Amino acid sequence: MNNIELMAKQLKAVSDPNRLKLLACLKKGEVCACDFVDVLNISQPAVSQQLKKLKEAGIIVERPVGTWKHYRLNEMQPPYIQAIINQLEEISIIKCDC
Amino acid sequence: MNNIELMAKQLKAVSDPNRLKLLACLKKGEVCACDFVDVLNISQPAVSQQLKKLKEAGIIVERPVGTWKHYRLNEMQPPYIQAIINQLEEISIIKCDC
DNA sequence: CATTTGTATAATTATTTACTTATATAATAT
DNA sequence: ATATTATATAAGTAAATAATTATACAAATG
Repeated sequence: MNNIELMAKQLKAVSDPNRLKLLACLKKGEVCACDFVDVLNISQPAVSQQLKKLKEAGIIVERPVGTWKHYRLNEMQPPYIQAIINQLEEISIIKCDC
Repeated sequence: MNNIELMAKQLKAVSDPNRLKLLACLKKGEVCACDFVDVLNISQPAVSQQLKKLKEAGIIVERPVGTWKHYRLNEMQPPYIQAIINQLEEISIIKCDC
């Protein structure tokens, strides 16, 4: 995959309202996967699939915590992805007890 | 359309290899539509449709020159779009005589 | 005015996308 | 071991995408 195709893939990963919202939730730090269902108002499998796309693009990182999966932004982002994250307004989430 | 949806729309406009190549061609300045067919190696209508998407997202600007259409980057871009443009390597095009 | 030339639109098609519901997997608790 | 709970995967579907070919439009030329 050349540079342009790689860029296109990463940009495709963030060119969706639900995935941008996931990133906006993660600006404050690590979030449990279960908390995203209420924010996006889509089914649990749909959330899981969207998180997978961000993860495969290298934009977010997963951390297993017992039965749960916690997600956070990758600390190193290409500048054009970082610029997108910077632009997003933080979304406050109601944390579950996990 | 809220902020996130607007962002998603603009990002979707640039999350395609052919459209990123169009932007890479425009980094040096205005280009005639006819020159893009050879660069992308797709049909003329396909080029026209891709240019339309970038134009509708406000990323490029069109200027009629007789029978021709010239395109250039919009001078004002949101920072996250500018960061993408900055990242692109310029593509040199063979200019037609229009 | 008719022809040529550059571009846009229409119609079609194959592929991708983003959900859904149903089911499987994995870790914890009983 | 069984049940519970969080997450992932599978299968299916509707909508969007990105190309194609055919056709229309618009400006310049003879």
